[in-house]
Amino acid sequence: MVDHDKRRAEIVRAVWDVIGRHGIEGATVRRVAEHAGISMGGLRHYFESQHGLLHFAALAIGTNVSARVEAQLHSTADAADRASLLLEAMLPLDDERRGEADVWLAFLVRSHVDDTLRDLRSQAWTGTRHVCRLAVGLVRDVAAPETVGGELPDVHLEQWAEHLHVVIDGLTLQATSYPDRFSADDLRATVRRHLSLVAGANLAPDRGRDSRTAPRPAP
Amino acid sequence: MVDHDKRRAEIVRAVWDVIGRHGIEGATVRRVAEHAGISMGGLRHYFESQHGLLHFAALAIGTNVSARVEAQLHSTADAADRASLLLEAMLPLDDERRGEADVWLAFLVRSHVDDTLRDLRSQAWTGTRHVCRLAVGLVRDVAAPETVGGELPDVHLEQWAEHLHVVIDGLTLQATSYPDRFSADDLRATVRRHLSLVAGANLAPDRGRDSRTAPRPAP
DNA sequence: AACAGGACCGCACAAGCGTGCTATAACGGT
DNA sequence: ACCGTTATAGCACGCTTGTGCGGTCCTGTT
Repeated sequence: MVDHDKRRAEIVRAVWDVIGRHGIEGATVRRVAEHAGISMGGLRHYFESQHGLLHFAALAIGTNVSARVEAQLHSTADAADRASLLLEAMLPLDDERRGEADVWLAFLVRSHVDDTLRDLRSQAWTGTRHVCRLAVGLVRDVAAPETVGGELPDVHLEQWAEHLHVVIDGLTLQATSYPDRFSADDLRATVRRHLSLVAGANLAPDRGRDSRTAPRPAP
Repeated sequence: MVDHDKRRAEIVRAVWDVIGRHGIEGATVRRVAEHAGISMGGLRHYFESQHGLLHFAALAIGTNVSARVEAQLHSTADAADRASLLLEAMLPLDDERRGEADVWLAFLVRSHVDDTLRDLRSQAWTGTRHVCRLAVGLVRDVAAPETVGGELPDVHLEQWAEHLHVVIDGLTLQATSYPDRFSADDLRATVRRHLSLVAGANLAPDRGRDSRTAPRPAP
């Protein structure tokens, strides 16, 4: 009769919209139902509790990001570009993904208080760290760990992966908090700048692609 | 009769504790009152609305951090150490400050949705950026901007301030989300590593103070 | 044609919320 | 000793919340 999974995806989308507009505490069953164009009872046919609904919505974000990363993994670009694209896949480069990151941050903060989200948080950390290790492996032409959680063969390289991880999280936080100050080009340029640091600082610090050299007035 | 400001500070402390334990949506008037050891009516003598209470509690965090930074500003340490100490003043180095950062993150995320917190957020960004500029000025022995909001004399230096800012935010986010993975020494070592990058990479990447290099397996 | 069950609806209820309000102590100045 | 002010208390009201539950269509199978 009705594609169950598709309907659930639509509802999850409504959850994201509502959280983006009203915060996670504003994601009430009534509001989500209204935003999804169904009734409270209808909503409860797909999610039997508010908690289950929010949990599923949080999980779906991870799936989204993973899919983007996976797509870049099999790219045919050269190593340096592939490293950039991998990291950029995790950054909020447009409004759509800014909203996504916003909702993710909301869940991350809530996970500090809601233990049922702890696994999600820990898993996200491991996943992000893995992508950073892949990026380091690419720029330094070193064998990257095959399994998620595996480390790079050198402590020093691990430190660079940590470096990238911090930058990714910092950029995500800033880009969602101050969207006007961080254009997609800004983010991309910053990522490439840091990757050139990882590569060994024997490249030029930036390749003239940096749009920040034309300073925009703060809104 | 009673020191009004002191009492307010005690209540604000209770707000932080409650938010740390139950999240910002769990900071109900009843719960805060109970945690502060007073009644609902008593609480309302110091804060006439829940919104005012939370707003004041958020503001107080900024005051806390500013005080720590200010203390380091007039330190007698040499330039490089002073830069480190300035940045470290904004990081969650112990449980106390981890809780503080946690609450701050909660308010930051809420500010995405609550416009009455927008000024606070924007002000925090400007303040943090200023400290980063001071740090860059110290390590590069360049005149730092005297006024908050003033920029460094070189676009390239501005980029390094931006670099530090992203690292500070990234570290704050990670240290509060995954406290077990980031000891105070880890954070300090990371800050110093980045400062040596800012200094021009003509220093050793680390000075052997990095606790993570300890368990190095034989290659 | 009959019908079982999926899809959806919306009322009802208890719980919890912020806040307006009045009541009651305790204190300081006179 | 008196009294206004201050500090604290807690009840009451209207509102919102999540969810249990009974109801109504609609559709695919028999």
